[in-house]
Order: sequence, then C-alpha cells, then structure tokens
Amino acid sequence: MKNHQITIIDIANTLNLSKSTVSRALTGHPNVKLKTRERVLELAAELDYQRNQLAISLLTNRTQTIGIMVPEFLSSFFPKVIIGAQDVLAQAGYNVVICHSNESYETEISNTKLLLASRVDGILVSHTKETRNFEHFKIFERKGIPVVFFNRIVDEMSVSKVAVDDYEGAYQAVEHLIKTGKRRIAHLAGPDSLQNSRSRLNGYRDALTNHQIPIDPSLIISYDLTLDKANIYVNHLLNLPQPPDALFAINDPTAIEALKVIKSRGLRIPEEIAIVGFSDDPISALIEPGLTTVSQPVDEIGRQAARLLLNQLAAEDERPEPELVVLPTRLIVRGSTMA
Amino acid sequence: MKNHQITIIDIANTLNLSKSTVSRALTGHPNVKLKTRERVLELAAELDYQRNQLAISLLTNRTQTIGIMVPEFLSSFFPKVIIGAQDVLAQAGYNVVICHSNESYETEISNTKLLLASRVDGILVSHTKETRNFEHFKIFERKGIPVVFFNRIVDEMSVSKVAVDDYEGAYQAVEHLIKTGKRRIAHLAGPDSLQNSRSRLNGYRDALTNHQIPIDPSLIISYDLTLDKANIYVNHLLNLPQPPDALFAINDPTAIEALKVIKSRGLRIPEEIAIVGFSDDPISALIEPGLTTVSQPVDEIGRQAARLLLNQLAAEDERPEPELVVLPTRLIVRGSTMA
DNA sequence: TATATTTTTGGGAACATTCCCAAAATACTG
DNA sequence: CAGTATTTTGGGAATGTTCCCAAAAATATA
Repeated sequence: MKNHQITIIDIANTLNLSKSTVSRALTGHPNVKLKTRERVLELAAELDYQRNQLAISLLTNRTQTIGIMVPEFLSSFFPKVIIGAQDVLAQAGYNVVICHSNESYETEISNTKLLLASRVDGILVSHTKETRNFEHFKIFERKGIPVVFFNRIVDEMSVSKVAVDDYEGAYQAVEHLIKTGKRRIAHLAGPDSLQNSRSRLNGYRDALTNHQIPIDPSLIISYDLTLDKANIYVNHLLNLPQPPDALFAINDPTAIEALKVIKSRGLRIPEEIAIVGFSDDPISALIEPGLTTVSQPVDEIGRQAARLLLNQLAAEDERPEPELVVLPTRLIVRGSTMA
Repeated sequence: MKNHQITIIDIANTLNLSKSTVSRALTGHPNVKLKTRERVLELAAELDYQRNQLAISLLTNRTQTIGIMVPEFLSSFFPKVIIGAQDVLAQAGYNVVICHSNESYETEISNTKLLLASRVDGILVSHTKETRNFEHFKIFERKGIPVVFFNRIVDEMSVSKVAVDDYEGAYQAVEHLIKTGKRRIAHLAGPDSLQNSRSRLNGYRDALTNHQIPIDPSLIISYDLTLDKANIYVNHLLNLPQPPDALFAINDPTAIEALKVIKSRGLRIPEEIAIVGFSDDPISALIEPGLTTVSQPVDEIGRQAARLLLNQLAAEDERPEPELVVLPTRLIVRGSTMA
C-alpha cells in the first residue's frame, strides 16, 4: 500500500476494464469509447497516475533521453550551450542528462559508460582537452546511437558537428590589432589537441602573413588552459627583450587573466599592450578596460547541435549523412584595443 | 540482427546455460561454479555486453538517478552547487539529471512531471522566485521520493534543507558598512517569496536597529531579480532628496549592476556610496573597484544537500527525520567599501 | 429479424532482468 | 555404497507498458 505505485492495472480493476483499454484511453488511441476514455482520464488524474517511462523504454528500446557531455561548466559558455540544446530537445519531447568530464579523459570515459548503461538515444559532446583517442565514442556509433560534436569537434569521426568559424574569428581579431598599429602580436594559444585551438592559430598566422608581418615563434605559446599557467606565460612574454605590443588570447578567461597581470605591472592598455579574447563572456563587458573579443552565438551552437541530433534520430532505418554547421563570429571592439 | 542488443539470454544460449545462471555469474552471486563464471564473463566481455539498467529499474523500482532542479544556471552559483552535489552522488553510485526552471513556475511544474515520469529516486531543488504553492513537490513526498531543498528553502515542507546563514551574513555586511561610517544604508532586496531574501532583510534591519540607526522604508526596495529593474531602482535611490551613502544588494549580479549605474553617474566608490553584494561571484574580484561581498561555501551547499538526500535514501523502510544544515558565510572586504 | 459491418474491449506476448523455489549434480559421511 | 548435505543450475513469476489479434458489443444494412 505504502510503496505501491499506481499502474494502469489499478485503474483497469477499479473501472472493470482491461489494461489494454486503459492503455488506449491514456495514450489517445482512437478506438475507445468517449465515455470510457473520460472515466479513465478522470480516475487517472484523481489517483495522480504517472505512466512508467521505464516500462515503455524497455519495450520500445528508446528512452527519449539525450546525454550532453561538456568538459566544464564554470565559465558561462557551456551552460549557455546546454540551455540552447535543452530548449530544442525538450520541444521534441526529449529528456536531457548532463555530464561534465571536468577536462579529464578518465572521467570522460566513465561518463561514456554511464550514458551507455542508461541507454540514451543520442549524445552531444564537447570532448576534454586531454582526449586524443576517440574509441569510447565509436562504441555509440557501433550501437547505432547518434553522436554530435560541438565546439570541440574531431576530424577522426564522421558524425554531425557544430563549430564556429574559429579561423575567420581569429583572423579578424588579429587584423583588427594590426589596423590599430600593433606589430608584435603574441598569441596565447590553446592545446594542440583541440581543433578550435588549431584553427584560431591558423587564423592568427594567416592574418600576420597576409599583412607582411613575419611570424615570431617566440610570441606563440600553446598552453593547457589552466589559468595559473596563463599568468606565468603572460609574465614570460612581458619579460622578453622585445615584448609584444598586443596579445590575442585563446579565450576570455585567459585574456582576463592576462589583463590582470598587465595591469598589475602598470602597463597602459591598449597603448602599451592591447588584448583580444574569444567568446564574449559576460565578464568581458564589465571589467576595466572592457575586453575586445570575438563573440560567438553561444546558445545557437546548442540549438544547432540539438537539431543535427534530431535529424539523425528522425530517420527510422538508415542514418542520414552527417552534417557540418559552421556558425559565424563577430568582433566586438572595446577598450582593451581602442582608447 | 542490426538493432538487436545483446542480452543475458544470448549468452545463456551460446553457453548452454540458463539465464538465471548467467545473471548470477554477472552479478557476482556466490552460488556459481568458478569455471562457469569465467566462461560467462569472458563471453560477456567479448560481445560487449551491457546490462540493461531499464529492466533492472523496472524490477527494483529504483533508477539510481537523482534529479536536480535549479532556477537558472547562468550565474556561476548553481553550476558550482551542481558540481558539488554530483561529485557526492556519483561516489554513491547515483546518476544525475539536471533541470532548470528558468525562474518560471510553469516550467518548474512541468519539470516536476518529467522527473516523476523518469522515476528519479530523489530530488534536490531550489525553487523559482515565482513559486508560492508547493503542491507539485508534495507529490514526491506522497510517493515516498525524498526531496531536499537548498539555497532557496521553504518552511511549508518538512523535508531536509541546506541553507547558508543569510541573516548573519547580511547582519555582518551591514555592520561593516556602519563601521566604515555609513548611515543611510539602502537595501535592494529580493522578492518576498524567497526565504533567503527575507532572512537577509531581517539581518539588515537588525544590524541597523542594534546600532541605533532608524530604518528608513524609502531605502528598502524589494525587486524581482531582473537586472534591468535593478538599474531603474538604483537610479531611483540615487535621485532621492536624501540619497543613500551605501547599498547592500541581495546578490552580486545586482550589486554589479548598481556599481555600473553609480560609476556612470560619476559618483566616487566607496567615498560617496559604498556597495556590498552577496555570494562572491568570481566577477566580483575582477571588476573595478572590487566588490565587497558575503561569500558562501557554494560547492559545499551542493555536497551537503547530496549527503542529506543520501541519508534519506539509505533508510530502507522508514524515512529518517528531516535535517536542516545551515552553513556559515564570510564577509570579503574589497574596494567597494574600503579605499 | 438476420446478417454484415464497425466499434469497442480483452487476453496474451514481448521487453531484460532478478529472485525464489525446486531440481539436478556433486561432495561428504558413516 | 547408500544416504545425506551441499553446491550448482534451471524454470517461472514479476516488474508496467504497448501492440497484435481475436472476441464481444454495438450499429448499420438488407
């Protein structure tokens, strides 16, 4: 009595019907007498009946659940992506399970197992900076569970992907610095394992080259996105015999860390050194000076990723061709590059 | 063949065993011959067998899943709480489903249904600012599913709760302002529907009273936490014939919005007007001047909430008495109150 | 009124697993 | 070696739902 949950059989017994009829009434099947349906719905509401999704999932082998795995969610970026994705998925009747791998390859793998065990219908993934082997994601493919990568995408897998135009964003950022008269432009880059780090680096390189500025390898530092290291590298750059007159950072947290270091050394921004970030984190508009940054349509990344996943799920028998969506970026100029 | 998932029956047939024996071998039941167990485990690994949690959940009526519902996750507060809770819950073998109600009562109710339908074993909740009726949470109680409230707790329900000492935090913040010589201290309060708004307001009131400063109702404004309204109210306060010389804001985003308004009007902080926030959002240390704020142990809130839920889940038959955990706050003094 | 047609309902199987009880196989005891 | 105790295995029920097919009831047609 205490722990007994109400089932369609309870309703059936009370109303002297079979479970089949009750099931039909509740699912809106046409072949059920109006009067009967009303009686069933009324009693169901009264008893606070909730259909048991577990039983249905067991039967249909679909859980109506999508897994989203992100490497972190302390910066505002991934929460916003998740909100966008969740919005689209909820509209399509899907539930969402969120995992964060905490930038750890190990955790990513164990999350992967967890999602498989809970039988999600599909996953949205942004992998960790440590991930170089993608076997654990290929299991999903083999089981016919669609995977969509976003933000951090990976060439090795032929699945749908959503990214922003990192190359173009970086190119414009650096070109902007050049136009404001900067010549020794440093780049605090992300780890080589991330496709977007590589693209931004390429954008940086090509912008310099196309404006006849030689590339100085000592001004390019790849780092692992751990903020205390950013601090060290910025200091290193500033201590160079020929220090940079501008810094393009891989993301806004890095740029903000740089800005703190630079301010603490009493250098004038942007006169002595200009700074550009990437993402347009809300903090960027609040700090002093405001941070020039490459904004990306964050929640649209989530929405698009969700849509691509739904496209894969829609096809009953054969999975459709994977799609690649590249969203545009936009340079937002603030005080850190222009007085 | 294509879509067929491997079950214990497949293994049983291949090895000429019954499904019972295979089940026992896989679950580590003692009564199974060593040789048999080895054969089963070997074949299971070879076939990439994954036990179907759905079937087990259906049988045991436990999903090993906990729902966490938060009103938003754009500020860093709730993501941090979630990370803390998830950490503790994962350790105990629980899966986590995250919902955000987006500060909407409607969405909260529909999330509630979703969590019921997916048969979570328990939930952690911080309700929306619109929620005044808690019937939808009482359904969980009735079904024997434990609920723990955190951050935004509610008197109407006798369940476990985790909060910080809002009263004391507010008291100390206001006392600090008084000690720096401020006398006309305004309070931009949260909505009356939130228990923590009310506690902070009480702390504010008592601090003034205990220091023989009369309470001026025109300096107390309750608002709905929508930032553009904060902007309007701060302007209103500054336009008073006798404007405040200090502002205690319900949270950091509000305080930062106030700070922007005040700076744009050219007032000196803290000389002409001092500001204190609540929560110690990471932004608070980055802006200029740094924001004095009442810090709370954010991820510990999540951890404690998870622990209280596990306590409820641990008891097989009878639910133990609800617990209330109140965590301490700490005032962090920065430039917005002291030069 | 009898028959044909349509609407409405009921009874099982199926989903993957665990658990209980009984049966079979093996080991132990006198 | 028979009898008993123990280990190991198998069979079936149960979990809550949907879906298919057949049965029953209601309605239409001749």
